[in-house]
Amino acid sequence: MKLGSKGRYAVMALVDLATDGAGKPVTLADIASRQDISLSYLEQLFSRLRRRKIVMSVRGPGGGYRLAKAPSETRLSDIILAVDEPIEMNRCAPDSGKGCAPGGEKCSTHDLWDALRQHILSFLAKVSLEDVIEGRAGQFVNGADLRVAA
Amino acid sequence: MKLGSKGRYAVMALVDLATDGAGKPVTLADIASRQDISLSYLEQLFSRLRRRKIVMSVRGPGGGYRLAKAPSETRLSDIILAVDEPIEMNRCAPDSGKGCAPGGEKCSTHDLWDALRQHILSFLAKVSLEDVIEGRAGQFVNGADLRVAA
DNA sequence: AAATACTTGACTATATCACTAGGGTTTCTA
DNA sequence: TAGAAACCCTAGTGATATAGTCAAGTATTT
Repeated sequence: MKLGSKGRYAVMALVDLATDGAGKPVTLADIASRQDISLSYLEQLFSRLRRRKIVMSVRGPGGGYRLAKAPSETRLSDIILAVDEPIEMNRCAPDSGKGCAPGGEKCSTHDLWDALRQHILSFLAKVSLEDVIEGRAGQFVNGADLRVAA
Repeated sequence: MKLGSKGRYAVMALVDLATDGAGKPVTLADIASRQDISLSYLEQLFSRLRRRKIVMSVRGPGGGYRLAKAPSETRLSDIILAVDEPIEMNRCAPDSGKGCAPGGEKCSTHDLWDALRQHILSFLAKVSLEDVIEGRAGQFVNGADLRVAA
């Protein structure tokens, strides 16, 4: 179970973008060199982020990217879902008529995976970019007292 | 972000095993046909589950597998971690001296991914096999009120 | 001894991911 | 009105991991 680098890079880049502060748009080239991410790859990510209205772009010389909303208004779930493929825990094809068990029935573990998915999404929805910048992400862990060996 | 089929199959198989009930050991062939999973594949999974003391095996004719502990004592985190590769959110190589940012430093999002990982593990650690069988998994979702569009 | 059933390891094909390449479009500045 | 800066888009590619198969071996009971 793992998170791809798309989501990781996107959050890193947006933290960079938010931190840079000043009114001027930030160029991808700057972010690319600061975060050590390929420029072309960043362009792909920002293309999706722009379509989802998470950042806005300014074209032409002197242009670049800017956050579309305040860091406190930008939720991690928006970012991750924009660049990563949907978070999925099963193959049950919920929309097509096909169920997970043979015969179109719901398999006995279906609700479980759904619950896990909701649990993850609810975490990401509660954490904002600002929280990450301020180092407050840990506060949102549910059950931090219960540490589990990997 | 997705969970592989190893973890999914393992939980399905163990639910089957626990449901079957009776004192007799259950053969993998039975589970394979009931759950429509390849026998050879199941063998690989159960080999790992046995090493982690989640199930116990009985050899010879009439043999099969049995849960090592009561369903209420078997945590999902044990199952998933036994068959799936470790749950990882970053590549930061925490043990080797190498950090995630160039220069061996901790990247600004490091704590975030760590928090996400803990959040997921704490969910899985709280849910037992019995909870899944009884359909109680949903109760453990943190923030179920906050539904997020995929 | 023979049947049953677990155990192990090697192997393969397919899919996804991470990343690159390269050309195009808009807009500012001189 | 160039031309450069910067965003925009589409394809393609190599490595890695996953899902699943095959086949031979070992232990245990009847």
